[in-house]
Amino acid sequence: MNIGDVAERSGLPAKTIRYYEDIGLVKPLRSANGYRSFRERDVHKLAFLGRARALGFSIEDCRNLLKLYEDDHRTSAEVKQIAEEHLDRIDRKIAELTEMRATLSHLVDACAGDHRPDCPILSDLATKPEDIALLKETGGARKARI
Amino acid sequence: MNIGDVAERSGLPAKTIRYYEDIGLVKPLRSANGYRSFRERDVHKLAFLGRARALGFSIEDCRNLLKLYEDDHRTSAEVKQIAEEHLDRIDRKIAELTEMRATLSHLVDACAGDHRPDCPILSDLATKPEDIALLKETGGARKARI
DNA sequence: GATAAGGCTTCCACCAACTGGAGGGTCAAT
DNA sequence: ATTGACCCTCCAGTTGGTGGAAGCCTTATC
Repeated sequence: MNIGDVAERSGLPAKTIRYYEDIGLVKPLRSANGYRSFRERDVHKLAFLGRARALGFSIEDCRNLLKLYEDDHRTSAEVKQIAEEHLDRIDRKIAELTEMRATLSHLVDACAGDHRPDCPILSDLATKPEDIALLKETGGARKARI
Repeated sequence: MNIGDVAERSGLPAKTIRYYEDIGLVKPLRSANGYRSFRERDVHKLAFLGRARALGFSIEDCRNLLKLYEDDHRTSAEVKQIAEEHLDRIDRKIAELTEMRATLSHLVDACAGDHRPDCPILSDLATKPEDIALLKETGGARKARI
């Protein structure tokens, strides 16, 4: 099967499939004309990858999950550990975003959003570094990135 | 002021400050020896950037916020719009992560996590793309199947 | 005067996970 | 023979930095 059909069947863009071959996640055969020739198990693997990525697993996690998937002697404990670590990462990310959201929505609510220049959002952002240092010392947390 | 002091005062790594100069967010002067020479307003700007980044604003948002901050004729509506758009992005991200979390935690709960190879997590990831398409079409709840 | 430590400089490379595009070969049908 | 839809490789760019090498500058110490 050519890459176009595989793309359609797996739901992944052809570019992504080529990329996954590049980094060694799939190893399709090659036809005489140089085209990639995918077997059923390649398509299956790619669908697996697509689903794992959709759940937010990193490529490295995917690589490990795929290895376990193909290993008859795996234990479900190994799989579960990867999933639980990922779940933790998701939880931390959600917590981080939720905190951002809280601060930001507080600022947005306080902003008139009219023709005047006075703006609590800018005032907050302009908090002097000394003040931030003060907040840091006293345990005020100011760190988080999307 | 040299970059080391500015790093300490603004809370940003020196590397990041150089990067911000690279992309035109700050324009420190230069001393005779070639060292960057930061004025108070540069430090202030950098602190502003650090705070905006901590709230998850993109660099482009930061650039615009900074421009508004320095514009006496800005309206708070302009600022609020940027903030609200960002808030929406955060909300979408939280929703996305929350959905991932739900699916994944179901799977984790269903997994024995023992020495046996049977694993609902892998089974789910291995769901054939055709089945996913089918479930989509019929509105079937694939999570219930587990 | 030599030298060592620390701070500063530039530049290049790298991270994740792709995505876009250029330039060109292949295939099926008209 | 020529279109048009595929396919190929390779290079560059994305976001927001971070790490490291090679090499000045400054200050202190011996």
